Amino acid sequence: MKDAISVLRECHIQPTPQRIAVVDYVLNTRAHPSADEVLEHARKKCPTVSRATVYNTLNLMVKKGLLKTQLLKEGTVFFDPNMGKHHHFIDNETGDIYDIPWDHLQITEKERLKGFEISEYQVIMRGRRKKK
Amino acid sequence: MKDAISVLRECHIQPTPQRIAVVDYVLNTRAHPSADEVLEHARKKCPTVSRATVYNTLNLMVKKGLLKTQLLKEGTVFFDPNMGKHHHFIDNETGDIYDIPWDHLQITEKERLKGFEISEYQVIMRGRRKKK
DNA sequence: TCATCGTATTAGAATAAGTCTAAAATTAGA
DNA sequence: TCTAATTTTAGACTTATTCTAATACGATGA
Ligand SMILES: [Mn+2]
Ligand SMILES: [Mn+2]
Ligand SMILES: [Zn+2]
Ligand SMILES: [Zn+2]
Repeated sequence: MKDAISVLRECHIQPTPQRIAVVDYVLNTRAHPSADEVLEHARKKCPTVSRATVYNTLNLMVKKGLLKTQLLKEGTVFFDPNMGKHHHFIDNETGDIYDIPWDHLQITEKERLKGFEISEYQVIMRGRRKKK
Repeated sequence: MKDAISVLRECHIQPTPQRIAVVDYVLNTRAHPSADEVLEHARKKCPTVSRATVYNTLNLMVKKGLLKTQLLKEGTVFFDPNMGKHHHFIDNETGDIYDIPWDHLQITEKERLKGFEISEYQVIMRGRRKKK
């Protein structure tokens, strides 16, 4: 459970009630919320927060290295508080997004990828989560 | 070099001049064009084709299994005529998208991904193409 | 305590990708 | 050639996101 105020202070971002509400939700979820989902949750703690401030705060957090964006579905960006390397699985039926731990897969370069300087990569998997 | 008219006939899609222009470009490129890029190229062969028809045709091609959509950059969908399994590399500086052959990487499940029924997956890599 | 000034927030306008609509054009078939 | 079905089209609409410019806030120092 990360403390929003401390995190903001450490990043030299003024902790306003709006930012606290955003950070408190988005850094303490294991989901991959869209901006609209963040807005919805942040309003529980700070009912007046605006959409613009949510976008401002999320974009600032990405710039400060507190969040990553993920392109997993058409039409919206998802914000990911899990900053460690990991892969993703998307359930095609429910739309649910799951984190797959980095060490559960091993990627080996069988043919040298000459000319490509890879700075990051991940595996994106789609399918369905087996019901229990 | 695929023949647009034959491809359309095989898929039971009426080959109109507009569709021929779209198919002729998108099935014979190794790029990953956006709808707007397809429109631009299709207009060279059929100058009157509309944006709506380009979208209609591309979506129809996806439904018929002639194209796949790829989510590789924020804000736009890219259409991929390479229907075989492959991975992608995106040059962060130029935005260029490269296909990486399937057998150049080997993905091994080190930890069994219990409960996930994977129907498709790919590795998405980002970085920069080395000059030269 | 108050005034000041830079920072933050806001509503709503603007943008841009993509879809929808309904009228006009084209096509296939009798 | 006539007709009905299919296709195309311009432009309206939707939706995610960014921009704008006016307002509110808040730390600071007199
Ligand atoms: Mn592609
Ligand atoms: Mn958009
Ligand atoms: Zn994640
Ligand atoms: Zn490809």
